[in-house]
Amino acid sequence: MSSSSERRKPYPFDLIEPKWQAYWDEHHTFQVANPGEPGFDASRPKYYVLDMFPYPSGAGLHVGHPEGYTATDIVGRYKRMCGFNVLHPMGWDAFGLPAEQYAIKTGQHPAVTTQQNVTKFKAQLKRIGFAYDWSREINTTDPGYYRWTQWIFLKLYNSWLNPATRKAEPVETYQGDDADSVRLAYVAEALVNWCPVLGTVLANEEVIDGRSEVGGHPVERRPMRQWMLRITAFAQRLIDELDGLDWPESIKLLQRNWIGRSEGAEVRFPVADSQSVITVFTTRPDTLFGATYMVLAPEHKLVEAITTEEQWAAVRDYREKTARKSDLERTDLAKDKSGIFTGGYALNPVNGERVPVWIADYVLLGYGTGAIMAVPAHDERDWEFAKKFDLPILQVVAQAPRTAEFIETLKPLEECFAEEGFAVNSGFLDGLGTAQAKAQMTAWLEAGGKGTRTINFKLRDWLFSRQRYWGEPFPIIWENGRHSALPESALPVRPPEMEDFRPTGTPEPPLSKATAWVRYSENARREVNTMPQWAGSCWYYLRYCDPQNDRRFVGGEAERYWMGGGSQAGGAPRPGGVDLYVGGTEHAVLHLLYARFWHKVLFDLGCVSTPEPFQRLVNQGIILGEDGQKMSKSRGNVINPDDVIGEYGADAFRLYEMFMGPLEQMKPWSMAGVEGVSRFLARVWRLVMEENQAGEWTLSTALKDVPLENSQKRVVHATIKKVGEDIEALAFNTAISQMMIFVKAFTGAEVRPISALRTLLILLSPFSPHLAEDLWSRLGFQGLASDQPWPQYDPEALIDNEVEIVLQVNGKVRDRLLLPREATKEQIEAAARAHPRLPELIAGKEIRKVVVVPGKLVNIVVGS
RNA sequence: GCCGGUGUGGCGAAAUGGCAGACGCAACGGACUUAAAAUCCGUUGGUGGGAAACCACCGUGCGGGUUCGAGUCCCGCCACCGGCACCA
Repeated sequence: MSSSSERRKPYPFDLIEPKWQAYWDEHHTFQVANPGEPGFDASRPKYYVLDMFPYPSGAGLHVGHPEGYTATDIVGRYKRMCGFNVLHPMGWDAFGLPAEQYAIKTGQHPAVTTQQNVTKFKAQLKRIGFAYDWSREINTTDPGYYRWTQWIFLKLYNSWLNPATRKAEPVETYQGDDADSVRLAYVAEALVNWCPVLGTVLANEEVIDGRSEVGGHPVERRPMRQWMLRITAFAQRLIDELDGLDWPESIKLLQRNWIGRSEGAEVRFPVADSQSVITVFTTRPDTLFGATYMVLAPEHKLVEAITTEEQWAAVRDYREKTARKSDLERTDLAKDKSGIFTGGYALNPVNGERVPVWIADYVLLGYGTGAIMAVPAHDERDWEFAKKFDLPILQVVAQAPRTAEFIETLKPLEECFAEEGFAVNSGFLDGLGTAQAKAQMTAWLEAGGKGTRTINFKLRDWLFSRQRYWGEPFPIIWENGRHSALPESALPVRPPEMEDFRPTGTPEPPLSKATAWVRYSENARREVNTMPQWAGSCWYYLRYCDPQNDRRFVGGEAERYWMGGGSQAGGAPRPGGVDLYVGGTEHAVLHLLYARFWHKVLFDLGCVSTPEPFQRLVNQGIILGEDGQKMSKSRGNVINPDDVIGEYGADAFRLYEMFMGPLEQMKPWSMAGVEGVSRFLARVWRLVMEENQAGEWTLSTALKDVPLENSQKRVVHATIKKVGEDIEALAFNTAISQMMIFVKAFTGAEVRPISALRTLLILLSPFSPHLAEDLWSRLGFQGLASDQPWPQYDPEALIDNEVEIVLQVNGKVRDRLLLPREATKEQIEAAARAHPRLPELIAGKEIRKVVVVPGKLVNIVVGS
């Protein structure tokens, strides 16, 4: 390794790469104009290709970033050459915990470290030669940017979801008397995820197995007053509108499961000897006759009212124990059910039976109504609980209808039966199949005012405030315990300059220490929470369309052009939105869900022109270390892009990342593999250049302006076809294979036709743009390789006059026949029957059938 | 437990139901060289046969099935990876 840096470079990538990067920069080669701007070409269709912008950490780029970025860069460059106006921007998701934590550790202001990190990241990206339009660079921590993040928050604050129109509307259209209760951004006292180590609350999506996604610190539940966004109002649309998206099914499924729609009914159980009513949610109203007890979440409001005097001490004790448990412990102990009888009873609305009411931590306050009817015969959890506490189990669903087996199935259940079946012991439902029984019971409940058909979602409203310094302040003030919005003219609300922005160690946010800032007026105080990191990334793709606009978050015309759908010149109708979005799968239920939610609100309010932001989504796979393990500092298997580029060049780095395997697949790094593609690029170089006696590179004397031979023509056109099709399909590895075949075909040739090389350089330029550009100019071609129109292939040139037909006997390959390509089925069969080795191959057996696939094969089927 | 995804040479991987292993790495052999590196040419799934060009059999996680023909489609398993996880 030490001598390798002194090793002679296979071609002078160290000279040509900086040269062309500087050239593209100076000439703004990849800048693209907006409608109405000079240089805008309205005749071209648009293509918006987007990367998930990085969080600029102090560690710099890792090899995972450029994997997706190279893929989009290839597509963007290719689409540009195909005649599209391509929007391919980059920016920085720069608010967030790590910057703040680093700042606290080093004593520097996060704005300073963020700026340093951005500078570093940008230099690293430029060194890879990405065709970004850097004039559109954005940074979420820039006041000119977060001003509009705050503006969108005000839109949320000032809107509600009108149930009549099922759309977000200005809150003025709300007729009720408490507008604060319907706003899409609201304050609520809720059980939230409090992380003492980080000193902040976290969204559900940021908590994994009871620990913080950032840092892995324990998270506990506590009730706190926080800002929430009413994402649940959009739950159904967030599910429904996934259908039209060209996303991986697995990501759609993750979102659907996270939103967690379930259909059922709310059923009201009167509490015995009381005015109270316990409302439960169930997906199995058909099992109501089998409800033999009830369970409330320990924190449920009615617990105090229901619990009898004798049971009160035990119940209080249980509640306290539960409260102390973190979510982590609560799930860890999931196997063993626990609970306490309240001493109270409720009445089953379907038959008036008294059922005991328990509390248990397996019932969660946050889902449904926080209370259940327990049907132990037909629910695993209830079964377990009933077994443990010896509660009655009554079968109300049989596995078979009323037939001979019917009696059989009514033997006492030996295990829980949670499937669908046929109602038994259920009065007016008896004999009905589960689906019908559900419908019947729901109708009966509704008719008697005892229940309602209901749809429930697992999705919770989005906890949107954080107790941090390094985030967007809310444009909100408090006066006499009431919140109100600042006017748009007050934006941006900048965070105060603070010496000490450490967390206070209590739920009190650090901004509260900036007393002068907090004091807005004699009576009003500023909101001291800040927004979560996701805020900035919820709409950044919109800002790229018009990043300098200081009157609007994005200009209408720019938004309609880049994000718009409708029909495009000469093409099929397009659904609109970002045309291609590439990034990691880790944002499946975070950024990708939040951004869709914001986008829908903006759409309803008429601020954007499409209901969905990202039409086509592709997840790149994780790159593992050479040892096949996840890259990590502790394993010592981290590959640093800078090292690779230093040794092999950016073109080889790009090409290798694409050659490793399918984009979406997880795959291990291999330095030997980098070396392989580097050799390929050197071969391309030597197709054009040769070394003279003095060791200088000069144009190769084998280059001649001669026409292509037929076989050469075939490989050239096959390569044009395959590379173009493979880029469209994001199958970069096979595109590169084909270019390798191309190069091999010309490497040995004594005379190398210049026209073939010209084509190769165009095809190669999206992948390894520096080399392509350099050889292009050395060959004296006009303009830039990057600006050339993508070549068309000639289908005629692909066809050989003679084709090889495989001769099979009973499906096994026995020989090959060389036949004219226009040979008919009959002629192929005749040729096969005339094959000299045929008698030997069929060993005297009778020919039963002959299958001919013209141009491919002939299969002779013989009897046994 | 539930839901996804993936299993092909020594390794990364190719293959509209039609020649399994393209392309690359590694390995081996040759050319060039005083020598090495670099470069170029060639061999390379396994087993068996042949002096040889070649021939035969086996082979895409495992077991069945559909088909003239299956890595590819269907049914049943196994292993690994990822997500969710008391969601009523």
